[in-house]
Amino acid sequence: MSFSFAVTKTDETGARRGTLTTPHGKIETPVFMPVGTAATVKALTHEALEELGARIILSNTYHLYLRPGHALIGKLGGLHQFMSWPGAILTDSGGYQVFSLSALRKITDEGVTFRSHLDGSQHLLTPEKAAEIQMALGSDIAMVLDECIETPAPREKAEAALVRTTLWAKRAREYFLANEASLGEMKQWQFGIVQGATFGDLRRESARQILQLDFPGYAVGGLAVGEPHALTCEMTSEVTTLLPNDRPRYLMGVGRPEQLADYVALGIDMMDCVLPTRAARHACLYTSEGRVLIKNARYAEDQRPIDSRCVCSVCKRYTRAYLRHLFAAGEITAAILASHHNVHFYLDIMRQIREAIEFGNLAKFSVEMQARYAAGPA
RNA sequence: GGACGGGUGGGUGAGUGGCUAAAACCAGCAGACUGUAAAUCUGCCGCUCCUUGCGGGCUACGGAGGUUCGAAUCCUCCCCCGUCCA
Repeated sequence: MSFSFAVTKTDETGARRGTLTTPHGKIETPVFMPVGTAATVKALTHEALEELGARIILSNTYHLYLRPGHALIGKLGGLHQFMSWPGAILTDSGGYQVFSLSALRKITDEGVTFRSHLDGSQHLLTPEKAAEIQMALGSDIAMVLDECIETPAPREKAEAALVRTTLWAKRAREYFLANEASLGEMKQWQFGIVQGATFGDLRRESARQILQLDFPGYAVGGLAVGEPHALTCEMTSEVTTLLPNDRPRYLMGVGRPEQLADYVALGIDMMDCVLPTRAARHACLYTSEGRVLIKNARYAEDQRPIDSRCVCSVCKRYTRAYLRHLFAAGEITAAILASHHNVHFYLDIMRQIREAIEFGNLAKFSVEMQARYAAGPA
Protein backbone atom coordinates (compact mmCIF):
# COMPACT_ATOMS: atom_id res chain seq x y z
CA MET A 1 0.00 0.00 0.00
CA SER A 2 1.43 3.38 -0.92
CA PHE A 3 0.36 6.93 -0.18
CA SER A 4 -2.65 8.73 -1.47
CA PHE A 5 -5.19 11.24 -0.33
CA ALA A 6 -8.67 11.62 -1.70
CA VAL A 7 -11.36 14.07 -0.73
CA THR A 8 -14.68 12.31 -1.08
CA LYS A 9 -16.97 15.13 -0.10
CA THR A 10 -16.82 18.84 0.63
CA ASP A 11 -19.79 20.44 2.35
CA GLU A 12 -21.06 24.01 2.13
CA THR A 13 -18.98 25.07 5.14
CA GLY A 14 -15.80 24.00 3.40
CA ALA A 15 -15.38 20.91 5.57
CA ARG A 16 -13.88 17.94 3.75
CA ARG A 17 -14.45 14.23 4.10
CA GLY A 18 -11.55 12.21 2.82
CA THR A 19 -9.32 9.21 3.02
CA LEU A 20 -5.63 9.30 3.68
CA THR A 21 -3.95 6.09 2.62
CA THR A 22 -0.59 5.23 4.11
CA PRO A 23 1.60 2.13 4.13
CA HIS A 24 0.23 1.61 7.62
CA GLY A 25 -3.43 1.80 6.88
CA LYS A 26 -6.26 3.94 5.64
CA ILE A 27 -7.29 6.90 7.73
CA GLU A 28 -10.67 8.53 7.48
CA THR A 29 -10.40 12.31 7.59
CA PRO A 30 -10.93 14.68 9.24
CA VAL A 31 -8.83 12.91 11.81
CA PHE A 32 -7.54 13.64 15.28
CA MET A 33 -4.12 12.21 16.06
CA PRO A 34 -3.36 11.38 19.70
CA VAL A 35 0.08 12.59 20.72
CA GLY A 36 2.70 10.01 21.63
CA THR A 37 5.80 12.14 21.91
CA ALA A 38 8.18 9.54 23.28
CA ALA A 39 6.83 6.64 21.24
CA THR A 40 3.92 6.17 23.56
CA VAL A 41 0.62 7.90 24.02
CA LYS A 42 1.04 8.50 27.71
CA ALA A 43 -0.92 6.07 29.90
CA LEU A 44 -2.37 4.19 26.93
CA THR A 45 -1.28 0.84 25.61
CA HIS A 46 -1.48 0.15 21.91
CA GLU A 47 -4.22 -2.34 22.69
CA ALA A 48 -6.18 0.55 24.16
CA LEU A 49 -5.44 2.79 21.18
CA GLU A 50 -6.69 0.10 18.83
CA GLU A 51 -9.82 -0.36 20.91
CA LEU A 52 -10.33 3.39 20.69
CA GLY A 53 -10.03 3.28 16.94
CA ALA A 54 -6.90 5.39 16.63
CA ARG A 55 -5.33 4.81 13.21
CA ILE A 56 -2.61 7.42 13.31
CA ILE A 57 -0.63 8.87 16.16
CA LEU A 58 1.98 11.55 16.42
CA SER A 59 5.48 11.16 17.72
CA ASN A 60 8.44 13.45 18.06
CA THR A 61 11.79 13.78 16.32
CA TYR A 62 13.54 15.75 19.03
CA HIS A 63 12.54 13.47 21.88
CA LEU A 64 13.30 10.22 20.07
CA TYR A 65 16.59 11.60 18.80
CA LEU A 66 17.67 12.30 22.37
CA ARG A 67 16.29 9.04 23.70
CA PRO A 68 16.64 6.28 22.70
CA GLY A 69 18.25 7.72 19.54
CA HIS A 70 17.09 7.46 15.94
CA ALA A 71 20.02 5.22 15.05
CA LEU A 72 18.91 2.64 17.57
CA ILE A 73 15.31 2.80 16.40
CA GLY A 74 16.47 2.49 12.81
CA LYS A 75 18.60 -0.49 13.71
CA LEU A 76 15.63 -2.16 15.37
CA GLY A 77 13.55 -1.89 12.23
CA GLY A 78 12.09 1.58 12.48
CA LEU A 79 9.64 3.23 14.81
CA HIS A 80 6.62 1.09 13.94
CA GLN A 81 8.45 -2.11 14.67
CA PHE A 82 10.27 -0.69 17.66
CA MET A 83 7.08 0.36 19.39
CA SER A 84 4.89 -2.37 17.91
CA TRP A 85 2.41 0.07 16.46
CA PRO A 86 0.82 -1.17 13.24
CA GLY A 87 -1.01 2.07 12.47
CA ALA A 88 0.31 5.20 10.87
CA ILE A 89 2.74 7.59 12.56
CA LEU A 90 3.33 11.26 11.92
CA THR A 91 6.49 12.67 13.43
CA ASP A 92 6.83 16.28 14.38
CA SER A 93 10.18 17.78 13.49
CA GLY A 94 11.27 19.46 16.69
CA GLY A 95 9.89 22.77 15.47
CA TYR A 96 7.56 22.96 18.42
CA GLN A 97 10.49 22.51 20.78
CA VAL A 98 11.95 25.69 19.27
CA PHE A 99 8.99 27.32 20.96
CA SER A 100 8.46 25.22 24.07
CA LEU A 101 12.14 24.88 24.97
CA SER A 102 12.97 28.48 24.15
CA ALA A 103 15.08 28.78 27.28
CA LEU A 104 17.27 25.89 26.17
CA ARG A 105 17.95 26.70 22.55
CA LYS A 106 19.62 29.12 20.19
CA ILE A 107 18.44 29.66 16.62
CA THR A 108 20.54 30.55 13.63
CA ASP A 109 19.84 30.13 9.93
CA GLU A 110 21.90 26.96 10.13
CA GLY A 111 19.49 25.37 12.60
CA VAL A 112 18.63 25.16 16.27
CA THR A 113 21.13 24.35 18.97
CA PHE A 114 19.37 22.69 21.86
CA ARG A 115 20.72 22.06 25.29
CA SER A 116 19.13 18.74 26.09
CA HIS A 117 16.47 18.94 28.77
CA LEU A 118 17.60 15.46 29.82
CA ASP A 119 21.31 15.92 30.45
CA GLY A 120 22.29 19.39 29.28
CA SER A 121 24.28 18.14 26.30
CA GLN A 122 24.29 20.30 23.16
CA HIS A 123 22.70 19.25 19.91
CA LEU A 124 22.41 21.02 16.60
CA LEU A 125 19.16 20.27 14.84
CA THR A 126 19.21 21.40 11.22
CA PRO A 127 16.43 20.98 8.67
CA GLU A 128 18.49 18.24 7.04
CA LYS A 129 19.14 16.53 10.36
CA ALA A 130 15.46 16.62 11.29
CA ALA A 131 14.63 15.04 7.93
CA GLU A 132 17.37 12.45 8.34
CA ILE A 133 16.18 11.50 11.82
CA GLN A 134 12.61 11.09 10.64
CA MET A 135 13.74 8.97 7.72
CA ALA A 136 15.60 6.74 10.14
CA LEU A 137 12.51 6.53 12.31
CA GLY A 138 10.53 5.55 9.27
CA SER A 139 7.43 7.51 10.20
CA ASP A 140 4.71 7.67 7.57
CA ILE A 141 4.59 11.43 7.59
CA ALA A 142 7.56 13.61 8.43
CA MET A 143 7.29 17.29 9.18
CA VAL A 144 9.88 19.81 8.04
CA LEU A 145 11.75 21.73 10.71
CA ASP A 146 10.06 25.08 11.21
CA GLU A 147 10.35 28.01 13.57
CA CYS A 148 7.34 28.18 15.81
CA ILE A 149 7.14 31.48 17.68
CA GLU A 150 5.05 32.78 20.53
CA THR A 151 1.89 34.83 20.28
CA PRO A 152 1.62 37.72 20.29
CA ALA A 153 4.89 38.36 18.48
CA PRO A 154 6.14 41.56 16.86
CA ARG A 155 5.84 41.67 13.10
CA GLU A 156 9.60 41.73 12.49
CA LYS A 157 10.00 38.56 14.49
CA ALA A 158 7.14 36.91 12.63
CA GLU A 159 8.71 37.92 9.33
CA ALA A 160 12.09 36.55 10.33
CA ALA A 161 10.54 33.26 11.42
CA LEU A 162 8.62 33.09 8.16
CA VAL A 163 11.76 33.60 6.08
CA ARG A 164 13.68 31.06 8.11
CA THR A 165 10.85 28.54 7.97
CA THR A 166 10.81 28.78 4.18
CA LEU A 167 14.59 28.52 4.00
CA TRP A 168 14.52 25.46 6.21
CA ALA A 169 11.60 23.93 4.33
CA LYS A 170 13.54 24.26 1.07
CA ARG A 171 16.58 22.55 2.57
CA ALA A 172 14.48 19.85 4.19
CA ARG A 173 12.68 19.23 0.91
CA GLU A 174 15.94 19.00 -1.01
CA TYR A 175 17.42 16.64 1.51
CA PHE A 176 14.33 14.48 1.46
CA LEU A 177 14.12 14.27 -2.33
CA ALA A 178 17.82 13.51 -2.60
CA ASN A 179 17.61 10.69 -0.09
CA GLU A 180 14.10 9.39 -0.60
CA ALA A 181 15.34 6.43 -2.64
CA SER A 182 17.29 5.15 0.34
CA LEU A 183 14.04 4.60 2.19
CA GLY A 184 13.39 1.52 0.07
CA GLU A 185 10.19 -0.17 1.13
CA MET A 186 9.75 2.28 3.99
CA LYS A 187 7.92 5.02 2.14
CA GLN A 188 7.43 8.41 3.72
CA TRP A 189 5.57 11.61 3.00
CA GLN A 190 7.03 14.95 3.95
CA PHE A 191 4.75 17.84 4.88
CA GLY A 192 5.54 21.55 4.69
CA ILE A 193 4.54 24.00 7.41
CA VAL A 194 3.12 27.47 7.03
CA GLN A 195 4.05 30.07 9.63
CA GLY A 196 3.33 33.82 9.81
CA ALA A 197 2.14 34.25 13.38
CA THR A 198 -1.01 36.35 13.66
CA PHE A 199 -0.52 38.43 10.52
CA GLY A 200 -2.88 37.55 7.69
CA ASP A 201 -0.60 38.78 4.93
CA LEU A 202 2.36 36.92 6.39
CA ARG A 203 0.27 33.76 6.59
CA ARG A 204 -0.62 34.10 2.92
CA GLU A 205 2.96 34.88 1.95
CA SER A 206 4.26 31.92 3.92
CA ALA A 207 1.69 29.67 2.24
CA ARG A 208 2.73 30.88 -1.22
CA GLN A 209 6.38 30.19 -0.48
CA ILE A 210 5.82 26.76 1.01
CA LEU A 211 3.46 25.79 -1.80
CA GLN A 212 6.27 26.29 -4.30
CA LEU A 213 8.12 23.39 -2.72
CA ASP A 214 5.34 21.02 -3.76
CA PHE A 215 4.74 18.99 -0.63
CA PRO A 216 2.20 16.14 -0.64
CA GLY A 217 0.57 17.75 2.38
CA TYR A 218 0.58 21.08 4.19
CA ALA A 219 0.43 22.05 7.80
CA VAL A 220 -0.50 25.27 9.51
CA GLY A 221 1.83 25.79 12.45
CA GLY A 222 2.41 28.34 15.15
CA LEU A 223 -1.24 28.64 16.11
CA ALA A 224 -3.12 27.84 19.31
CA VAL A 225 -0.17 29.08 21.32
CA GLY A 226 -2.18 31.47 23.44
CA GLU A 227 -4.10 33.64 20.97
CA PRO A 228 -7.93 33.77 21.02
CA HIS A 229 -9.76 31.00 19.20
CA ALA A 230 -11.28 33.45 16.70
CA LEU A 231 -7.80 34.56 15.69
CA THR A 232 -6.67 30.96 15.30
CA CYS A 233 -9.60 30.45 12.96
CA GLU A 234 -8.94 33.64 11.06
CA MET A 235 -5.30 32.75 10.49
CA THR A 236 -6.18 29.21 9.52
CA SER A 237 -8.68 30.34 6.93
CA GLU A 238 -6.15 32.75 5.44
CA VAL A 239 -4.06 29.70 4.69
CA THR A 240 -6.60 27.01 3.82
CA THR A 241 -8.09 29.12 1.06
CA LEU A 242 -4.72 29.03 -0.70
CA LEU A 243 -3.97 25.34 -0.23
CA PRO A 244 -4.65 22.85 -3.02
CA ASN A 245 -7.83 20.82 -2.56
CA ASP A 246 -6.21 17.52 -3.36
CA ARG A 247 -3.70 17.50 -0.52
CA PRO A 248 -4.20 16.96 3.20
CA ARG A 249 -4.17 19.97 5.48
CA TYR A 250 -2.94 19.62 9.00
CA LEU A 251 -3.56 22.19 11.70
CA MET A 252 -0.83 21.54 14.22
CA GLY A 253 -1.44 21.30 17.94
CA VAL A 254 -5.18 21.86 18.19
CA GLY A 255 -7.47 21.97 19.98
CA ARG A 256 -10.12 22.00 22.63
CA PRO A 257 -13.02 19.63 22.05
CA GLU A 258 -15.48 22.40 21.25
CA GLN A 259 -13.08 23.89 18.70
CA LEU A 260 -12.45 20.85 16.54
CA ALA A 261 -15.51 21.29 14.33
CA ASP A 262 -14.56 24.91 13.67
CA TYR A 263 -11.21 23.88 12.27
CA VAL A 264 -12.80 21.17 10.18
CA ALA A 265 -15.22 23.74 8.79
CA LEU A 266 -12.21 25.77 7.67
CA GLY A 267 -11.08 22.84 5.57
CA ILE A 268 -8.70 21.16 7.99
CA ASP A 269 -8.21 17.40 7.60
CA MET A 270 -5.79 16.55 10.39
CA MET A 271 -5.26 17.75 13.93
CA ASP A 272 -3.33 16.70 16.99
CA CYS A 273 -3.22 17.91 20.55
CA VAL A 274 -1.79 16.87 23.89
CA LEU A 275 -4.87 18.18 25.63
CA PRO A 276 -6.90 14.97 25.93
CA THR A 277 -4.00 13.06 27.45
CA ARG A 278 -2.41 15.81 29.50
CA ALA A 279 -5.68 17.11 30.88
CA ALA A 280 -6.61 13.52 31.70
CA ARG A 281 -3.50 13.09 33.81
CA HIS A 282 -4.39 16.37 35.50
CA ALA A 283 -7.88 15.14 36.40
CA CYS A 284 -9.76 17.08 33.74
CA LEU A 285 -12.25 14.88 31.95
CA TYR A 286 -14.00 15.96 28.78
CA THR A 287 -17.65 15.10 28.49
CA SER A 288 -20.58 15.89 26.24
CA GLU A 289 -21.68 18.31 28.94
CA GLY A 290 -18.38 20.10 29.35
CA ARG A 291 -15.35 19.55 31.47
CA VAL A 292 -15.50 17.51 34.65
CA LEU A 293 -12.74 18.38 37.10
CA ILE A 294 -13.00 15.01 38.72
CA LYS A 295 -10.99 15.87 41.84
CA ASN A 296 -13.70 18.29 42.95
CA ALA A 297 -15.37 17.36 46.22
CA ARG A 298 -18.76 17.38 44.51
CA TYR A 299 -17.93 14.06 42.82
CA ALA A 300 -16.98 12.19 45.98
CA GLU A 301 -20.25 10.25 46.09
CA ASP A 302 -21.20 10.54 42.43
CA GLN A 303 -22.08 7.06 41.23
CA ARG A 304 -22.67 8.09 37.64
CA PRO A 305 -20.21 7.39 34.84
CA ILE A 306 -17.91 10.21 33.71
CA ASP A 307 -20.26 10.93 30.82
CA SER A 308 -23.67 9.30 30.63
CA ARG A 309 -23.68 9.68 26.83
CA CYS A 310 -20.29 8.03 26.45
CA VAL A 311 -19.93 4.41 25.36
CA CYS A 312 -16.24 4.02 26.14
CA SER A 313 -15.13 1.07 28.23
CA VAL A 314 -14.31 3.34 31.19
CA CYS A 315 -17.76 4.90 31.25
CA LYS A 316 -19.35 1.47 30.94
CA ARG A 317 -17.70 0.28 34.09
CA TYR A 318 -16.47 2.96 36.48
CA THR A 319 -18.05 5.75 38.50
CA ARG A 320 -17.01 9.33 39.00
CA ALA A 321 -16.59 8.59 42.71
CA TYR A 322 -14.08 5.86 41.91
CA LEU A 323 -12.15 8.00 39.45
CA ARG A 324 -12.01 10.80 42.01
CA HIS A 325 -10.67 8.39 44.58
CA LEU A 326 -7.96 7.15 42.19
CA PHE A 327 -6.81 10.70 41.55
CA ALA A 328 -6.88 11.60 45.22
CA ALA A 329 -4.85 8.50 45.99
CA GLY A 330 -2.36 9.30 43.23
CA GLU A 331 -2.97 5.94 41.65
CA ILE A 332 -1.55 5.32 38.19
CA THR A 333 -4.86 3.83 37.12
CA ALA A 334 -6.41 7.29 37.35
CA ALA A 335 -4.24 8.48 34.46
CA ILE A 336 -4.96 5.33 32.48
CA LEU A 337 -8.73 5.49 32.80
CA ALA A 338 -8.93 9.25 32.35
CA SER A 339 -6.69 9.19 29.27
CA HIS A 340 -8.72 6.38 27.78
CA HIS A 341 -11.93 8.30 28.23
CA ASN A 342 -10.60 11.61 26.95
CA VAL A 343 -9.04 10.12 23.85
CA HIS A 344 -12.28 8.27 23.23
CA PHE A 345 -14.12 11.56 23.57
CA TYR A 346 -11.90 13.26 21.00
CA LEU A 347 -12.03 10.40 18.54
CA ASP A 348 -15.77 10.16 18.98
CA ILE A 349 -16.20 13.84 18.22
CA MET A 350 -14.24 13.25 15.03
CA ARG A 351 -16.47 10.31 14.13
CA GLN A 352 -19.49 12.53 14.62
CA ILE A 353 -17.88 15.30 12.61
CA ARG A 354 -17.18 12.94 9.71
CA GLU A 355 -20.72 11.68 9.85
CA ALA A 356 -22.08 15.21 9.99
CA ILE A 357 -20.14 16.13 6.86
CA GLU A 358 -21.59 13.11 5.08
CA PHE A 359 -25.09 14.20 6.06
CA GLY A 360 -24.39 17.84 5.36
CA ASN A 361 -25.20 19.00 8.87
CA LEU A 362 -21.84 19.85 10.37
CA ALA A 363 -22.91 23.37 11.28
CA LYS A 364 -25.94 22.05 13.13
CA PHE A 365 -23.88 19.40 14.88
CA SER A 366 -21.35 21.98 15.94
CA VAL A 367 -23.94 24.35 17.38
CA GLU A 368 -25.73 21.62 19.31
CA MET A 369 -22.56 20.07 20.61
CA GLN A 370 -21.15 23.39 21.73
CA ALA A 371 -24.38 24.45 23.41
CA ARG A 372 -24.48 21.26 25.42
CA TYR A 373 -20.77 21.50 26.17
CA ALA A 374 -20.97 25.12 27.28
CA ALA A 375 -23.87 24.38 29.63
CA GLY A 376 -21.46 22.53 31.90
CA PRO A 377 -21.65 19.21 33.71
CA ALA A 378 -24.56 18.31 35.96
C1' G B 1 9.56 7.49 93.27
C1' G B 2 14.00 9.44 90.31
C1' A B 3 16.84 11.09 85.62
C1' C B 4 16.65 12.81 80.99
C1' G B 5 13.89 14.13 76.36
C1' G B 6 9.45 16.21 74.52
C1' G B 7 4.28 18.71 74.06
C1' U B 8 3.68 24.21 67.83
C1' G B 9 -2.03 25.46 63.27
C1' G B 10 -6.08 18.87 60.28
C1' G B 11 -1.04 15.68 60.11
C1' U B 12 4.48 15.48 60.10
C1' G B 13 7.61 19.17 61.73
C1' A B 14 10.93 24.07 61.60
C1' G B 15 11.31 28.02 64.75
C1' U B 16 14.97 29.34 71.14
C1' G B 17 13.01 37.41 72.75
C1' G B 18 10.66 41.70 68.08
C1' C B 19 11.27 40.78 60.74
C1' U B 20 5.71 35.16 63.48
C1' A B 21 -1.07 34.11 62.00
C1' A B 22 4.01 31.23 62.80
C1' A B 23 9.02 27.86 57.51
C1' A B 24 8.67 23.44 54.74
C1' C B 25 6.14 19.21 53.35
C1' C B 26 1.52 16.44 53.46
C1' A B 27 -3.69 16.51 53.67
C1' G B 28 -7.87 19.70 52.20
C1' C B 29 -10.27 23.36 48.63
C1' A B 30 -10.15 25.62 43.87
C1' G B 31 -7.93 26.69 39.14
C1' A B 32 -4.71 26.20 34.73
C1' C B 33 -3.18 23.04 30.78
C1' U B 34 -3.77 23.42 22.83
C1' G B 35 2.64 20.22 17.01
C1' U B 36 4.21 17.21 25.81
C1' A B 37 11.04 19.51 29.89
C1' A B 38 3.95 18.48 32.44
C1' A B 39 1.24 11.65 36.85
C1' U B 40 2.88 19.06 36.11
C1' C B 41 2.12 23.96 37.64
C1' U B 42 -0.61 28.01 40.27
C1' G B 43 -3.72 30.13 44.12
C1' C B 44 -6.24 29.55 48.87
C1' C B 45 -5.76 27.05 53.40
C1' G B 46 -7.30 30.17 62.39
C1' C B 47 -11.95 33.19 63.10
C1' U B 48 -14.13 37.69 61.83
C1' C B 49 -15.30 42.84 59.85
C1' C B 50 -15.23 46.18 55.98
C1' U B 51 -14.16 50.85 51.79
C1' U B 52 -11.15 43.42 49.84
C1' G B 53 -6.03 46.50 51.47
C1' C B 54 1.01 43.83 51.29
C1' G B 55 -6.59 46.86 55.63
C1' G B 56 -8.90 46.47 60.84
C1' G B 57 -10.25 43.41 65.09
C1' C B 58 -10.00 38.83 67.75
C1' U B 59 -7.96 34.11 69.04
C1' A B 60 -3.43 30.89 68.80
C1' C B 61 2.38 27.34 69.95
C1' G B 62 -0.23 21.57 76.68
C1' G B 63 -2.43 24.72 81.31
C1' A B 64 -1.94 28.71 84.90
C1' G B 65 0.94 32.56 86.50
C1' G B 66 5.35 35.67 85.96
C1' U B 67 9.75 38.55 83.70
C1' U B 68 9.93 42.13 79.55
C1' C B 69 8.29 47.97 75.90
C1' G B 70 7.62 43.05 73.44
C1' A B 71 7.15 35.78 74.77
C1' A B 72 5.94 29.87 70.79
C1' U B 73 10.81 31.35 72.44
C1' C B 74 13.12 33.24 79.34
C1' C B 75 11.34 31.90 84.71
C1' U B 76 7.86 29.19 88.31
C1' C B 77 4.27 25.62 89.26
C1' C B 78 0.96 22.08 87.26
C1' C B 79 -0.84 18.42 83.47
C1' C B 80 0.31 15.01 79.76
C1' C B 81 3.72 11.78 76.44
C1' G B 82 8.35 8.94 75.53
C1' U B 83 12.98 6.59 77.11
C1' C B 84 15.89 4.90 81.00
C1' C B 85 16.81 3.89 86.39
C1' A B 86 14.53 2.02 90.97
